[in-house]
Amino acid sequence: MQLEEAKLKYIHTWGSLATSWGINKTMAQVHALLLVSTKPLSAEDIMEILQISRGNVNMNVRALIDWGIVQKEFVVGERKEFFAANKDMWELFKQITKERKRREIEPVLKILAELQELEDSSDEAQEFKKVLGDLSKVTTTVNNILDKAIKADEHWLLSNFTKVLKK
Amino acid sequence: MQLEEAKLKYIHTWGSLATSWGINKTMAQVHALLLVSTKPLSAEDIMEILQISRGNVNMNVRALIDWGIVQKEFVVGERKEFFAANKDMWELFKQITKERKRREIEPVLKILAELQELEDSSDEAQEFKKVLGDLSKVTTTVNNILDKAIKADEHWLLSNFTKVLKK
DNA sequence: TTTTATTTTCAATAATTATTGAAAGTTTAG
DNA sequence: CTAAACTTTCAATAATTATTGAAAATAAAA
Repeated sequence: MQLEEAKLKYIHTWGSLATSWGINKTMAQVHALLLVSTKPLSAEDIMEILQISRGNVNMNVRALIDWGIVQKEFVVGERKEFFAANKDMWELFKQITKERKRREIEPVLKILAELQELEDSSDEAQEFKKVLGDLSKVTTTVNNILDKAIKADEHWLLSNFTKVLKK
Repeated sequence: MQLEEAKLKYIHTWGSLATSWGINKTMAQVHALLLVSTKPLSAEDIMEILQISRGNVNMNVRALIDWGIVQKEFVVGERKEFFAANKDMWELFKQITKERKRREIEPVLKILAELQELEDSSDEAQEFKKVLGDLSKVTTTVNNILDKAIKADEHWLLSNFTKVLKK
């Protein structure tokens, strides 16, 4: 397999994984492209390589910047904007985790807590509250683990964490 | 808020969270419904409560069974099938994690490993391999954590794990 | 300022994914 | 066996989501 072919296969793989995790395919592909690119790319470069429209590139690059995983880069002598992805995979993981936690998990925990306040002492209500409580417990636990992971440094995850898990 | 209202709000909330994690909204709603239901429900019950078609109920219930998070229940004196969700949230978490790992994470790790075998010693190829290697490292680590979580029992997660994380 | 390069927006359209519902298939009861 | 009860399938359709492309906005250069 040639390098370019490998890069394309990687971009494609990443795009389809993303799709099954609720992330826009193109967004993931743009990110993957920036990740394997040795130098920053312009909107036009991305359009050409991924064969997508200018508007689409713009929307997805904005979204990636909004997620904090892609940055604008300044290229001397060039007027247009260039983009580059942070190549530190651990930072990437932390950033994505942080954003999803904030956007998706935390709002759900809030609603679960609200629902728990139900004033109803019937057996059925008790059972419902039990389910809600258990759900909150698992969700909170996962949320806490993610929190710790975000605050931890790479070393912690890769050694300490693994060690603990092995005991 | 009344109990029924609370249940519906919960079902709805769960459905929209599911959507942003790449799970079919209806599938999540059917699951949530079975979770808060005190007794097993038939296809018709589900159709009526969620206002969806028979075919849709069938497809989504099958998918839930396939994921291992819903079971058929036998009700005496009834000919039709009834369904119930496992109310153990920890089991649910484990099951979902296990399935997603198997269906999504593991195939990606396999492809990343394949791509690593690229025979090309150019600087660009080296850089690409570095990105792939880092990506594999993070993905494998996450995969390992999930593995441990699946194999662990509830007590381990809720106490021991939390304790470790707090140190 | 005017021109030119570049980015952004967004209505129209395309592509994808979910849902319906009726027909075909299956199982159980009589 | 036949009929009735129930489940499954799947082509047609609806709903949702992504993409285009050209016009408007913005920014830089002349």
